[in-house]
Amino acid sequence: MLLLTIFGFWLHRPNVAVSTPDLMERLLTQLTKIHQIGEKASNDLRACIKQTILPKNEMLITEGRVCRHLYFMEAGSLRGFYYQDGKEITHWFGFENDFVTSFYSFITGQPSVENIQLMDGAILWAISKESLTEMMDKHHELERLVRLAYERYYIRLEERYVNAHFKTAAERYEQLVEHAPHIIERVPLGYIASYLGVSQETLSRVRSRF
Amino acid sequence: MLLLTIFGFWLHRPNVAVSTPDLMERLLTQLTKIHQIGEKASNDLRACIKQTILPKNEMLITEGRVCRHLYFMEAGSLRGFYYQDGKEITHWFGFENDFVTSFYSFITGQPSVENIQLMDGAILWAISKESLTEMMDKHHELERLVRLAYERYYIRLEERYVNAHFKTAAERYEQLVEHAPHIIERVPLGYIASYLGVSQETLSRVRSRF
DNA sequence: TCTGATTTTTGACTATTGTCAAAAGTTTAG
DNA sequence: CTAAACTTTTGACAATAGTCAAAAATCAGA
Repeated sequence: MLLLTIFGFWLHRPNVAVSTPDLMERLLTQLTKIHQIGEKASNDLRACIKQTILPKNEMLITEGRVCRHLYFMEAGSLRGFYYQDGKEITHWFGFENDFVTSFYSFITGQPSVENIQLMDGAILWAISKESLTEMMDKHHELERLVRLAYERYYIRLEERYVNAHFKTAAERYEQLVEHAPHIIERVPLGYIASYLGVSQETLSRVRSRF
Repeated sequence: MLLLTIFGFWLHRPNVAVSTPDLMERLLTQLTKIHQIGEKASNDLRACIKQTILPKNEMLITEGRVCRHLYFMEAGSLRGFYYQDGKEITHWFGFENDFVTSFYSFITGQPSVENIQLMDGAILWAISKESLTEMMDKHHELERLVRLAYERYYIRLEERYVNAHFKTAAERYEQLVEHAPHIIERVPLGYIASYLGVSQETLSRVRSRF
């Protein structure tokens, strides 16, 4: 079953060679943009990061289960959602070059309260919490890298919080069109509406009057 | 309460840094709850943390200016707000034992987009960004402490984001009553309404029907 | 303690958004 | 290429929240 789905995934990306180690370079390049790390740390990292390939619609993380890995997205798109009164609420999206996990679960070790589902086939690089902790123990510079990454993600979330909470649906949609057109292009309207906190009908009307 | 009484006395001597080193113990105790640190690191920290005392209504941070310090709140309460169409939008509160700063400005070095104002007189402990960076360079364990603190604050913000965005005003108010009654008790209704993203009148009505 | 200032509540009305249902448009798989 | 499945748009109406104005309650300083 896994083989078939991997194959299905390849069909849509015939020029992506899946198991060549040089692909991890993209992750390492991305890390370098956050903080420069030495040969030794980067080699140690390579040894404990594993590639994961998942097909469209697959669940990466499921509510109620503990999430023990942090993922880097090489390619693909996904969404985080949870259930409220039986309805799915999509609260964030992930794309290429994003680090993703069910953060609450990953950090606390408690069962995840959210689901993460692929919206496209994806190439991910995974590191376990144990390995990451070990890496940070061993290399101060990796602890720093993670600290700096947290700062970036915190600022992003803070901005998201303010926009979500204190702007109208129309403003939020325009913001999205300007700052994150890739979301508009690649994500079904229903998910975007949920993400913006309005009904799909309202979003459709907002959009129709530009 | 003892602290408040003592503090009422200080209110008449704002900006006078009282040299009471034993009070810093509260900060160090709080740090210990996040991550245990050694004598050397904790002594180095002591040397670069300064007490700041501010009276009610004073601005700790003003929009447009770069925020170069991180503060620990020994006592008092404050709010972060910004202007939207000439109106103040209060988006967070700080209380005893909280770490506060204009995070975006502190991290990026860009001018602050928010204001932070005391709602009560406060005792704060300040560390400059330069000192903090130096401390983290010197002590891996302090870098870890900060990394762990970020994790906590990220999770808090994530929860705040989901509540703010996907729950009704009534639900958010009840949540506040349950999870943060100190906010209800110590903060004027107008600020709470702004924080919850509803008009003061609506909040008053929500509250009147329990 | 009293008075003026501030904060909170209430009322009437308006604007915005949600819901349900159906039509139109788009994708996907055989 | 076509039919079925899914996504997006439109319409009618209901529910929710916002605005403005004024009254009531509370607080703070003289």
